[in-house]
Amino acid sequence: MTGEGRKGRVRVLLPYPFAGPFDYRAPDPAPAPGALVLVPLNGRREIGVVWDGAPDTAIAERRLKAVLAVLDAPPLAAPMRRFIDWVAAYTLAAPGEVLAMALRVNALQAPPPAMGWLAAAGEPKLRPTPQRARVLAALAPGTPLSTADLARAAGVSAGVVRGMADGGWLTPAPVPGGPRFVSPDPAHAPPLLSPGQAAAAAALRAAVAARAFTVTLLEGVTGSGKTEVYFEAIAACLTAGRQALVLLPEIALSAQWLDRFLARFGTAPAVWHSEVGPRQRRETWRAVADGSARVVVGARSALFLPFADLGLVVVDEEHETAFKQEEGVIYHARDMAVVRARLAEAPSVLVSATPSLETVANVEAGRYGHLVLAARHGGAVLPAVAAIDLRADAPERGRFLAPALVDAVRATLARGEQAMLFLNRRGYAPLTLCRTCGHRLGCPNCTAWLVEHRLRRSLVCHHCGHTAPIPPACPACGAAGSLAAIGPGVERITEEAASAFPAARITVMTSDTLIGPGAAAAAARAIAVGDVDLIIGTQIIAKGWHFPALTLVGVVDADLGLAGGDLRAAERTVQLLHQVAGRAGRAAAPGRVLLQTYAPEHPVMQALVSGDLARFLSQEAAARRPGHWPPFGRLAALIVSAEEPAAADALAAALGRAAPHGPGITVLGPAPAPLAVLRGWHRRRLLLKTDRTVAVQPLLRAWLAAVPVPRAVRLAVDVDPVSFL
DNA sequence: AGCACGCCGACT
DNA sequence: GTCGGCGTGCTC
Repeated sequence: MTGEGRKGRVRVLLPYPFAGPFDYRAPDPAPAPGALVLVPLNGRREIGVVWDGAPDTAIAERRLKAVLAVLDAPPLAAPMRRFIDWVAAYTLAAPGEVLAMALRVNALQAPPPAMGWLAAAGEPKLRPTPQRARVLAALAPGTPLSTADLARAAGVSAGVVRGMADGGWLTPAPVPGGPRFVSPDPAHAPPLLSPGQAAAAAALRAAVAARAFTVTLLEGVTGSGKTEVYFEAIAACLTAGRQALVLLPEIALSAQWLDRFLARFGTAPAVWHSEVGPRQRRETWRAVADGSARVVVGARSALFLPFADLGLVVVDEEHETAFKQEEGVIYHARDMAVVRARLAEAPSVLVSATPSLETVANVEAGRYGHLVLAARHGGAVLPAVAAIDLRADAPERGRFLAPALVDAVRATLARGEQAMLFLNRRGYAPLTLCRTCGHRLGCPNCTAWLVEHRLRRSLVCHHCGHTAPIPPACPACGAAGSLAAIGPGVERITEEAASAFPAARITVMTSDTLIGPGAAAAAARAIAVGDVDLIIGTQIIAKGWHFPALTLVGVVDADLGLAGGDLRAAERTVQLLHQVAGRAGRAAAPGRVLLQTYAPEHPVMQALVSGDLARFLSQEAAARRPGHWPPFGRLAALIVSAEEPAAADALAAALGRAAPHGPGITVLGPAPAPLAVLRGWHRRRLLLKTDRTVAVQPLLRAWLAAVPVPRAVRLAVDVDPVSFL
């Protein structure tokens, strides 16, 4: 054994779905676990991360390739590496797939020097003008300014600067990075808290100061000031010198949220979601990794940012199903946030007005702490909720608003207050039917009806995006003028409202009318300043908005979410409608909520009318406990899909034959998925249900190992599914 | 995930 | 006789 030639090996995790890390020959000062390295892979150069654990002795020395370079980037901290391993093990994804989510940044490229301009030394070829003189005056020697900054400083257009650069008056120079991420100031504007808020804030501050893993449910009715309370936890985290992460379910509400953060801390947090551009992503990633970004607010993917010293994780609206990632690595960001906090030895806070049954069960079992804000902040009272029985008080034929709701809206508008109509259905009508032959217009790629979008003059599939013009005649029987729009969408409600309230200024808020996050903020501003009388929208209007003059909320179809009949349909409907209801009466004037329903006696409607959500949740718990349904048991779904139905059936059947069995284990299926065809892929499902005491991952691993998956078939594993489509 | 190798159809 | 289809296999 020659001592010199036998350098050490390192394990390197690569962002690809391999079973585990690969071994490489280590450079002389061997990089420590967490270091980002450049390695050869199959003739290419790839970025990987030095991983923990013993190298794989089965790989022959001669097959090893050497690490090419250790990158000049902050390393992935140990808790982050443990988190990646944990998520991979839990979701049955390859560790490299999880790492890929953490490296979705072009970290390879050297810290990108933003380019700016300095005054050139040589003789200018261009004629001097007053504008050009101002540009030169705005430049200090040795301090390059970007084109935009220079133009702003000189009070000229960017064109003048570019012209001078082309003419040789300016010379390019890299702009020094500077502290782009200023720390929010915990002492900037401390709030005046009610006694209840102050007590909750003190508890959270103590949890942050303890630097230990805890989970706390922060529960409070809409408008009770939960955000201000967890802001105090963030302030404590900043004071302690650690980083804080806040997960929000959607970027739509970030505008008002960011305003509040800015008012409290004087500085914006780092923001992370899919629409952040590549440069900003790279800078944010580095700033999170080197610790200079102190507070990050983001969508679920922010969980995979490489925090250097994470001291607090907050999940706002923890009950939201938007936290469930349904593609690629399938995970629930709320649950993974708790794991992230545990591995970072940091407290986590789950925030909701309508906590999920999962979280409530954890509180009742004593695993989670519980802080409750009982009252609305600033003296506002909760809205009065009433049901409109559509069987007794039916809308006119071809209409969808009951007379009682129309009267209530009219009276509200007459008082100069704002009203809102909520219908969680985009487009004009969810179904188009031929009155002659009964043919229904369906999507060619999916098991779904096409939704008429009258504004776009088209029929749209909400699952695959397929779009077709509205045909003049029935495609099945050829009858002309026989197609009828069945049922309402928001566009149809808008049409009805425009005729019922001709003087009202109406704004429609859906993902079709609000393109980009700026649009939602602009619409919200117009509503807040009173430029709007009647707001009509889908679930986008349910979230977090604060409209002081809004006093009436009408729910057009309160039964809508109950139709699917899946495990959580009732729970989700209560959460969504409670959230919508919470938009009403947030200031001095009391709010009122009317639910249009065919089933006013349904427990969901009873819960909303009585406001006794705790009782509803305990009924739900009682219904789920005996069958070992979550959270009193575990679920995992296998989704088989293939372009050829026979190929999907074959694998589904093979999985069915190899299904695990034993005490406390049930396998349901295989069965066609409710969305049996999606984007042209035929789908089959199997569902594994176990008692809480059964560990599902080993079961799943053994199951999958026994059944080879042909290349033409895809098999997705969804541990803890929330959607059953 | 990429990318190369490998075995069967319509073109210069 | 070749260019090229994407099925199978490998990457430390």
